[in-house]
This record gives sequence, structure tokens and C-alpha cells, in this order.
Amino acid sequence: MMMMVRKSKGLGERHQKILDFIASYQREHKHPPSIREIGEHCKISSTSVVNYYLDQLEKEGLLERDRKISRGMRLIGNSNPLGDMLRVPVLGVIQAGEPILVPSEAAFTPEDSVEIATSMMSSKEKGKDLFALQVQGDSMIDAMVNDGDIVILKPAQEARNGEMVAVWLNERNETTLKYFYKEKDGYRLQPANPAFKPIMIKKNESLDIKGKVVMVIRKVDRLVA
Amino acid sequence: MMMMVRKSKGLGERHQKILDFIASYQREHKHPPSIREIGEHCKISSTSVVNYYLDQLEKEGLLERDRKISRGMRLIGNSNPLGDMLRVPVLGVIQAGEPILVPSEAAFTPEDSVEIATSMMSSKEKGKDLFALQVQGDSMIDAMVNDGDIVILKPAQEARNGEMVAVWLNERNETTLKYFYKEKDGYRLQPANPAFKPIMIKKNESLDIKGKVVMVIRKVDRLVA
DNA sequence: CTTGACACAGAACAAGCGTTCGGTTATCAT
DNA sequence: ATGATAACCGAACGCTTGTTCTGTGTCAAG
Repeated sequence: MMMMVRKSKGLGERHQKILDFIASYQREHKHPPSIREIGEHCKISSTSVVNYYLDQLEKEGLLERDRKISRGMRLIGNSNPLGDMLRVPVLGVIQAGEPILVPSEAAFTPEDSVEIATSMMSSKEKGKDLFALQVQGDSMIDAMVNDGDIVILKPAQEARNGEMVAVWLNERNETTLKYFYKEKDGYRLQPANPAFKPIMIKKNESLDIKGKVVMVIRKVDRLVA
Repeated sequence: MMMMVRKSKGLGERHQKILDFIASYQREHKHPPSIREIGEHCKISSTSVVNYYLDQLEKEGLLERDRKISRGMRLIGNSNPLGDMLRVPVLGVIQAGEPILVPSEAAFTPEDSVEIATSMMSSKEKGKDLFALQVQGDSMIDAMVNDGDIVILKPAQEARNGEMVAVWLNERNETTLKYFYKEKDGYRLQPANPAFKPIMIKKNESLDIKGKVVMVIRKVDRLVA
């Protein structure tokens, strides 16, 4: 039976149904449907009608088609459930009284990783040997980093003024996250929260930079005390 | 010319080259290559040899194949450059002296959105009408949220004890991010940093909850003063 | 020297798949 | 009432694509 609806601005019901089906199919199967699968699901018995609708969605800018391959369609914008990822290994926890492990020192299992949308990273960090640490305890409060936060770092032994670094301070027996500055006679490790005092490191004291912080992620899905 | 290498444990050079090609092809084209394309790039002249290698990568658990469709292959684990995304609209900025806009009040353009890996969200938040706000200024320091941070929220008018909420306080003419608690005669809005004092709201005062914070993201790719 | 396993090869084939073509029906404007 | 357009249709076709089959060369072990 026909379901003719006069065209108006925007999408018809059939268009929207097709878009929804492509998105859900792709979420489940990790690849787009075929024209025949779209037809079966959307009760369109002819492949040429599905093709007719896909052409319209393409003209509306909601879809792009690749005519050279089968299943050559991709949703544009926020409807697309797939995107570029970086997978960053979580090497363990970071806490005050223990030195930080970095990739060359830590055993890395692929199961312990976090996924970061590539678009959330600046191009400087993409593809670098990023690693992640999860903060345990309240000792990073002065860095605006809370218990449970995930800190994404790239390995580094040196830093420039203003960069946030993860540092093992041997004399103080602690790991810290601070903004790094060179001073005349040493280094200043400046807390992110101006209410806290900086740490001054003399040149003859050790300064073991493990990495530069590129991102902090806080999941707020658990209740606090 | 033959390039025979006796099989040993783990991958040979050809295997690794094929994996690398599939990853880079997929990052660029957003769909897997065909067996012929793999062959062309990896200098394998026979589709049956590519098939032979793909079968081995599948047995090694590095790849999964879908025999029912063309280009039916997917990298497993950290090699896979594509993953499930949530795209969250960024509705604007959040700053102390202005009320928060929420999705029904704000114009939303698809260009202003952030991508969040679905795996970073708990299942409670997936698919909800999430929105994002970018913090401007230092007024959220007591919430462990810094200037420039992105706050992901889900719309809410009510909260339970311990949840972090975004609240517009009309009497104080300010927006704030705090942990929410009900008290006998009103509400307590508790800063994330214990060094700050809570805000007590009497029952007769307005409490305009706009959303619950589900994630905070801090990109640390810019230098501070 | 023989045998078995592995790594490779080319050719043929079949299936999946999208495009094209010619068509019908419904709706709308004139 | 008529013509134009949109929405729909089935059939046929051709291309892409992966699988299967038969084969060769190399190497290690017996």
C-alpha cells in the first residue's frame, strides 16, 4: 500500500526512519547496512526507492555516500555513532607517596585503557605514547585534581614554563602535579589553585619529571560521602 | 619473488604490515579496505594469500571477520581507530553571574559539540539528553573546576544527596557547581574542595537546579600565565 | 632423499550489492 | 480536466568482492 506524503521542508517520516535505522544498525554491527537491509527494515520493497531516499538525505547534508563501495554511506554530524578514538593505557594509580610509573617501566595490558575521542586532543598529542594514571587520595587537590580523576599524560623529562607536569620529588618522597616554571636558582612548581603555596626546588635537588599532563577527566557518577 | 619466512610465535612482518594498513586505511576512509586493496598495498599479488593472512590474524585474536559482507573485518582492541561516540552539544559558557542555559532554552548548532567515548559514560547517562558547558573564569575553583574546563551535564530539576549539580542562585545572582545535600530547614551546597565553606539555602529561597554534572574534562594543552 | 607444513600464487566462480530503466499511483497547481 | 512532480515499484544488469581450488617453492625433520 502506498504511503504518499507530499514533500515539504525537512524530513518526512520515511527519511527519519531510515536515518534512525542506519544509526542503530551501525551501533550494533559496526558497519553500515546495505540498501536491501534498509528496505527490509523500513518496509520499502524496492532497492531503487531506498536509493531515492538516500540521495535525498545526501542532498540534505545528513548523509554522505561512497558510490565506489557497497554499504557506502556515512551519517554526518551528531547522528553518527562512530568516531575516531585514541586508546590510552591506564598504567595504574598516582598517589602522593609513590613514584609514577611510565610506559617503559610498567607492564601494560590492553584491557586497562581509556578511550578518548581524537577530537578532544590537540594535534600535538595525537599518536604520541600517551598514558593515563588514576588519582588516588586527596593529595592532588592543589592541582585541581580530585580523588578518582583520570590524568592523561605524555612522557617527558623536561618541561617549559607554564606546562603542567607530573613530578616525583625524591627529597619529599612524593608525587605531585604542578605547573612548571624555571626560576633563577631552581624550579617553581606552582599549584593550579592559587590558594596553595608553590614548591621551590633548588638546582642541586633532584627533579624527576615523568610526563606532561594533557588532559584530566573526572567522572562524576558516584556519590561522595 | 618469494619472501618466505618460517613461521614463529607471534606476528611476522607481513602480518604487522597488514594490521597497520587496515588501521590507517580505516582512519582515512572510515571503512575497512577490501582484500584486493590490502593485497595492492602489501605487495601480495593473490587474494587467497591475503585471505590466508587474515585468517591467521583472526586466529591470533587481533581481528574479527564478518564472512557475510564485503570488507567484513574489524581490528580488535587498541588497534581499532574507530569507536562508539556520544556527541554532546556545547550550549555555551558557564560563569558565575549568569544563569545556565539548558537544551530547551538554548539554540543548538551541530557544530558546537564535544565527542565523548561512549565507554567513558556509565550506562545511566548514555543516550540521555546530555549537554555541555564550558567554564569561564575562576569562580568554580571551589568545585575543583577550572577556567576552560568542559562540564558535561544531564538535565535535572531535582537531585539526591551527594550529587554534583549546577544551580542558579537568584538571590546571589550566581551560577554554582556544588554537591547537593538536603538539610532539615533547607539545602546545603557543598564545595568539592573542603577548604571552602558550603552555601546554605533556606527552604523559602529559590533553588533552580539546571542539571547534574556527570563528567568534567580539562584539556591541559595551553600554558597558563 | 622423502615427507609434511608453511608461504605463496593465479584463475575461476558465485554472491552481494547498487545502479539503471521503465513504469504506476497520488498529489498539487493551473 | 490536465500536466507536472513526487513517491513509490519490480526487474535486470554489471560490478565488486571474497571464496575455493589447484598448484609451486622452500624448509625442517626423519
